[in-house]
Amino acid sequence: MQERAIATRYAVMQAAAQLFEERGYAGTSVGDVVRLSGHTSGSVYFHFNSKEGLARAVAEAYHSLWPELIERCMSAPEAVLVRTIALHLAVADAYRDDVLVRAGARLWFERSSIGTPLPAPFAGWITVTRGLLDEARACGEVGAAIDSGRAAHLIVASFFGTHTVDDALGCRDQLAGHVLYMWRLLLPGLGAGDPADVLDRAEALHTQPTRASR
Amino acid sequence: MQERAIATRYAVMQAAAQLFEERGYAGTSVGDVVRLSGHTSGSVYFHFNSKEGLARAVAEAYHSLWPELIERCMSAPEAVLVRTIALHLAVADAYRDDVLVRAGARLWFERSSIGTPLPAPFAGWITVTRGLLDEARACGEVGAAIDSGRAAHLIVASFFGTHTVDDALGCRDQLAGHVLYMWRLLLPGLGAGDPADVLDRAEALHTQPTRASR
Amino acid sequence: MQERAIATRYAVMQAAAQLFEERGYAGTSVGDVVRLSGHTSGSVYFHFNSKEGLARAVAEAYHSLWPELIERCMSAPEAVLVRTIALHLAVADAYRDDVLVRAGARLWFERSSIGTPLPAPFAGWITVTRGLLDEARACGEVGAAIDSGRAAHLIVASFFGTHTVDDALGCRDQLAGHVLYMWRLLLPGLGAGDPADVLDRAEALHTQPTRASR
Amino acid sequence: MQERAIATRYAVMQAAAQLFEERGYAGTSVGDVVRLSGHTSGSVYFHFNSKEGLARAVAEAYHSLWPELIERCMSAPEAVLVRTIALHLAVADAYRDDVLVRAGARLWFERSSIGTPLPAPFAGWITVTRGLLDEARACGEVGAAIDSGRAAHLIVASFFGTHTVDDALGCRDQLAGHVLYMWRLLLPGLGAGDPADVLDRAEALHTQPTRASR
DNA sequence: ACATTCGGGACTTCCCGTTTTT
DNA sequence: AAAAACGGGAAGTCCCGAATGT
Repeated sequence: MQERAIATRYAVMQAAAQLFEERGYAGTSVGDVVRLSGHTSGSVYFHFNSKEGLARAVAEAYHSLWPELIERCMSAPEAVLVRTIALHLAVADAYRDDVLVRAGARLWFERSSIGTPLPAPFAGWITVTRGLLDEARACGEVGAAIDSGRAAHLIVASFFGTHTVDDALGCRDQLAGHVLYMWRLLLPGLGAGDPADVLDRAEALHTQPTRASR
Repeated sequence: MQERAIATRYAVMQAAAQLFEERGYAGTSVGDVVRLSGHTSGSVYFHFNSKEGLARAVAEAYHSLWPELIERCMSAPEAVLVRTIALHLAVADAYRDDVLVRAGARLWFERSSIGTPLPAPFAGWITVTRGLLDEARACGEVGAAIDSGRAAHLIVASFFGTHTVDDALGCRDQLAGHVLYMWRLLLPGLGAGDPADVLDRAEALHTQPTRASR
Repeated sequence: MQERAIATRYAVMQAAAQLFEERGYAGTSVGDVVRLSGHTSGSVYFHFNSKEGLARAVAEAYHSLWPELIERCMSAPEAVLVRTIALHLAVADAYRDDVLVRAGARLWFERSSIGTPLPAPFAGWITVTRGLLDEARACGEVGAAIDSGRAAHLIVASFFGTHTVDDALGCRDQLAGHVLYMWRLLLPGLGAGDPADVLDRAEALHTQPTRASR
Repeated sequence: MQERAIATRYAVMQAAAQLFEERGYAGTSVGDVVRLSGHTSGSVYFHFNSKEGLARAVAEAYHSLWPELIERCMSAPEAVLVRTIALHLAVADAYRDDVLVRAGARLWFERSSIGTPLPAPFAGWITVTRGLLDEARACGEVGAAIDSGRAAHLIVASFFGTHTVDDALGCRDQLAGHVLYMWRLLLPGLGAGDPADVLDRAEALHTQPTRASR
């Protein structure tokens, strides 16, 4: 692929992401994307084949973000719970800063309107979280009686609910704070140790991620 | 308004709600509504003026549901926390059983696609919840140190997140169970008394609402 | 017909005339007429049956105006040419003051868009004018060599052309002046006597019509 | 613009002109134009953006016709008055032969129904005619006392009135004759020399335009 | 290989003139 | 005579392929 082609593809996708986030899939026309990106419809169809392809591209870019992020957060030498919370904070940052992330999230909500089967994100996150909880329980970081499946479900739901509500109320900048508060209220119920300590360490881990962040 | 008109209006709105829930606002055409409702486009535009008017009508019907429900749940002779949880269970039931509720919720997510300003549901719920938490704190049902504003925010977010996730994963019938589990994990963090007891009483209150339910 | 019915009919027709004049037949909707008249669509359909009926009514009212006007102008004890010019001035006044006249004129231009065959106005006027010219020639008021058919055609065309152009240029109040000037330039060509004298007498006759004007 | 595009644009415009002439602006639907032109709505909207754009295009084509025509007629080595009359004959021919001209004229009458401000044709013609009259007066071709402004107004009005009336009465083929007759009756009033001579020369000039007509 | 111009229709929102019901 | 319902278009947009450059 030529350099110009890459730039075109990127610009179009970025424009699409922005519009999908604002207006949803059905509410966005390819013409809108064409206009905003400054390219032409022929160009768009060359790179993405169809409107659906555009959505697919955004969704894929969205999904391909997580593995790397998870890897980065989980490799730190800290307690499982602490690393989990730090991961949440990282996701919250991504959500706050990256249109692509918000667009991907919205597209997923509207997956029924789109033709293609999009990969299920909640399911993935719940599985990951469940694994972390199991690990934490093995380490004694959470109570032995915790039902990791249900708890993972709840945690993911609360986490995404917080995103949604903050988004809706226009306080996306408070997202990280709200996520921390969520954990503060949940930790006792999970039978974890001193919440304040866990949260502090998570925050510390997050502000200075692994070693080298970009 | 004539009886026939009322019936028509209702049927059209119900059809619209169903389609809005399934396909979203932008993904639904007025023609679809016309087809599903079995009426004619003239009729639809007579009653609702525009597609937007249709959405507005659904949203308003959605909002006008809560005051009555809240009143019904809150009049019971029980602890505030118990009544609050019972209210959550009632809302979960409504969400499970009533297309209009799910449509209203989805429309609100997509409010930016719709022209008219829809009333903010989350804000209302947060305010109500905050009031209940204040009351509970005054009664000693939750810890004195609780920040009712932040806690209310979190509770509402978790609650709606649970709806969203269950909806997405196709397990709407488990919604009530997930809501109860959410409270089970939250109650310790809120400094409430024995969680099991509170939850049992809430469930009891919910299954036999006031005295006379419809 | 009841008094109220007559008033309704009149009001609706007046509203229709106004709108037809402004926007033309196809550009006016029955709804517009309903709105402007302040009555209801049922009422309109009761009195006029259809949009076409509305146009027909306006056109008929327009046509029924002329016989009386012609009779009034022509009964004066003056030279034929003078009376003819006075008639033109009277028509010009009617055009200036009466929406119905302008509406009728416009409807006639658009007769092809309307279904019903409207009576031909130009033809009628040309016939009348031709008769007057024949009479004038017999009296020696115009040259013996005048081709009354062609001249009548030209006079009517110029007359209506002046209406149209003045209308278009927004100088409807100068219409009478332009009509007089038209005759001033035409009279020599028609072999008439002193133009100034004829025009003065026509103007005098017009400003004090027969005896009793309203 | 590609060759095919030019052909398409032209065909659509021609179809639009024909329909506008027959049914007026409001009476013509874009669908009619699509049908008659044999193209598709996508094509029409690609080239003209809107129904209004279609009307604008026709009106502009109409207006762009005159400068060339005027130039051609006025460059002949003849008396001003003769050239003016020859110009009128040329316009009459154009009106008889070219739908686009008739459509342009009708659209202008209906300009209030169209959204865009169409350029004023009468005003232009009056100005041109006035200039010619001034010139003619300077050459002694018309009387010194002539008010060129009022006379120009009258001439243009009569000219267009003749078009309208002939059109209405279905005798468009007699238009040239009527125009000549109009001048025959007007020339004496303008204080011109022998009318018969002037008219003969005008007709001669017209039938053999400059040298090379297409 | 990449980009653009042009064209194709189906579809969307909404209004229109009209009839039917109350 | 007012309220309600009816369908058939109206204008205009949408997604996309095909033709046409660079």
